[in-house]
Amino acid sequence: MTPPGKTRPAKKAPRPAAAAPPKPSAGKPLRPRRLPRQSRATATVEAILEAAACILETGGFDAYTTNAIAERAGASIGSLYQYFPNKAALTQALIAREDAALLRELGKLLEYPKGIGLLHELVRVAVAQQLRRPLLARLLDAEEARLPPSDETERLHALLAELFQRSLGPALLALEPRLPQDLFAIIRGMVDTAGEMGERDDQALAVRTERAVFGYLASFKVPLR
Amino acid sequence: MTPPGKTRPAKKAPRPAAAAPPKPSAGKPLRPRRLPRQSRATATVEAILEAAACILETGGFDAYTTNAIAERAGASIGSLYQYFPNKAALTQALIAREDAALLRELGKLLEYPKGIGLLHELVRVAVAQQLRRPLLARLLDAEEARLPPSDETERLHALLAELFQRSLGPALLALEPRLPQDLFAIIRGMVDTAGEMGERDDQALAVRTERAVFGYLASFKVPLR
DNA sequence: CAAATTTATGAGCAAATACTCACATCAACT
DNA sequence: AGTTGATGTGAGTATTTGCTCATAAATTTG
Repeated sequence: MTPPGKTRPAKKAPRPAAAAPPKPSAGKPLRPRRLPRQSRATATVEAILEAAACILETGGFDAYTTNAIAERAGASIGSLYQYFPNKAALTQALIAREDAALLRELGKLLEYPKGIGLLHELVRVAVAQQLRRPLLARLLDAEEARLPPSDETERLHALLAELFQRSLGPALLALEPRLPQDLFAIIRGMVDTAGEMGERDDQALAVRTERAVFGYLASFKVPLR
Repeated sequence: MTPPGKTRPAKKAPRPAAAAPPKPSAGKPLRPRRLPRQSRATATVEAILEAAACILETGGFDAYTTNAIAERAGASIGSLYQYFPNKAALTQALIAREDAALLRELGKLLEYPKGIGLLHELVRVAVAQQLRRPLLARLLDAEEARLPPSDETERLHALLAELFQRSLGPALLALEPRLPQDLFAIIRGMVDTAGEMGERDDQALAVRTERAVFGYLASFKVPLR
């Protein structure tokens, strides 16, 4: 996911529809894509998303083609395009899916009491999330940075800001406004790198990540509450 | 660049040559690609590499096509394929180019006296390098993680290990073998994220990155020399 | 049951892509 | 000047890619 803050513009327009003789019946200029209403439809959508994630993390962007995704999902290419208007939308849905998972986990922390203990929990959640599929997380992060922010992304930023506020209090944040960004960066850097190196021990990694996070905080010589 | 440590396997075979009638003269099964010998040739190669970097960082992997790269470089597609046997080789050359630049800068630090001052310099060099083209750095990092390690990469790892050894001494490293990896991860995470957020002030970022690095070190409660 | 709606299929199309090759141009040398 | 090899060119080729659409199957509804 993207760090809390602003984002960047999009890049490329989708390919225009192929030149074809006008249809006799259709009045709608652009058919709205279908939303899954039956259970098998949502199953198809999930299979497609999972296949996309799988292909991306094992084969990179080169292997990330719509036909390959549909095949891996055990669905037809037509089914894919019934739920995603184009390839970019699929990628965005993938990002939204990962964001939503993190959002869910972080949301639980809102019931946690304020204070520094909250930050410990925050680290653990972030580590666990990013370590689940490290390669996928990295690729999606890079892609997310070049896309307009989705609803999920925005909500995530807001939640993170709130949680940092509750963990650190306003004093520290006034002292260093970029503190959330930096803590986030430290966590992401540590976990991405660990994942890249094949590390799989959440516990050990979480301990070291906390060291880094709290070491950075301690450098401000401000008492944590 | 990749963090110091092991790497991952490659992925895809290049497309086989098009089915064609056997050439009358050629005895060599695969023509070796040309090395630039005249100055204009090296200029072409550099233009192609720069164009590739430019396209990758502004358009992502979608826009990263050989034809587009050649056009942006002001060269013909034929010229591109005279110096790079295929697209993957171009990407590897791009990575090697960035690694070489970092290698050059870090190499200078070998003349620096041992001790903690060296780590300060190391941070500054790494920050400057990664902040020069943050988006490009991130994309290449991600790609490098999925490629077999090049010579440049290996030399870079060796040099980094040596510099960390000189900065920290053996005691700390024995205490936490993953220290180099972690420090590297913190630096990369901070700088990548800052670049993603549009931060451009090397100085301020270097200060915060040092806080993070030395904060992590301080958490070990071992006196630094 | 039938009618209506949702879901799934996959051959196939236009465009794009990686890459080749026969040829033109340039530079260095005698 | 002429020879030689390095360099540059870009139309063209086989393949791939994103995506459509006519049609069929499954499910829900009346």
